[in-house]
Amino acid sequence: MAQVLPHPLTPEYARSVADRFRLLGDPTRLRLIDLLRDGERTVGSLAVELGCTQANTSKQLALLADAGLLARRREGLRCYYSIADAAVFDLCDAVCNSVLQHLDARVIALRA
Amino acid sequence: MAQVLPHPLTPEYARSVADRFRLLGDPTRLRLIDLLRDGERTVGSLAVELGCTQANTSKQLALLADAGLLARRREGLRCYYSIADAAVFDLCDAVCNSVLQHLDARVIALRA
DNA sequence: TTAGTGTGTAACTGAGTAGTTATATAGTTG
DNA sequence: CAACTATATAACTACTCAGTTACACACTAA
Repeated sequence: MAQVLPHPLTPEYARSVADRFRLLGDPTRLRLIDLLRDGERTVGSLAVELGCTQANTSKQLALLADAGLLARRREGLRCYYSIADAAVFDLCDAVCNSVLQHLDARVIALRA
Repeated sequence: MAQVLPHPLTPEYARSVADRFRLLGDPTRLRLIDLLRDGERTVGSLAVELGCTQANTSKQLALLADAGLLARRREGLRCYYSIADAAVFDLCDAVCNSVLQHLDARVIALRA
């Protein structure tokens, strides 16, 4: 796809793009997104599987939802979160490939 | 491309991927990458155009180079940096599109 | 040699934020 | 009504890190 942002990149645009990258730059949030690949989940269910507190899980989910990456659906007491923009998977996969491409001692160590 | 990482994502892998996202989650580093679209540049030249100190520019370039995204070439006193992995442009463009897709008041304000 | 230039780096500071604890809110059940 | 459950949020702590300042290092030029 064609370049849509100004070049050179203005500080304002750079900040917007950086914000989005930083939103995905947290292990817990990435794991939340990954768990939601299989479909919507409740906050409590996600918290248990991640081993995080309910409070932290809720906070991270809210950050992702505020950015438009996740959708919320309340059903009684429970709140179901799901992926709102499937393009996030393409982003993650692209970065994963980028990371794996630079195969070094660190990644090899992770496989041990 | 097929999914290569474990699912559910382990904390270790999530951290690796998050590190890469966070590396791109800084406006200054994004602007450096953007400036290098046109070819290799010296540290001083980039610092002037960004309005950053030479020290900070050097540090951010080093972070990108250590991650394998940039390449270095010394020539006398000067040091030329260039893009080592052009895939980074695809990543940035993908995020840019993702950001622009969620058109909201903030982006509109940026256009004013 | 000395002076000057381009780059890298160590130490520090301040801002941002992930995670925790405690509490608030809202819905359910008896 | 009261007790319980699921989620959200406020306040706080601890850590990370972008940016600065000062300096070191390496190369050039006189």
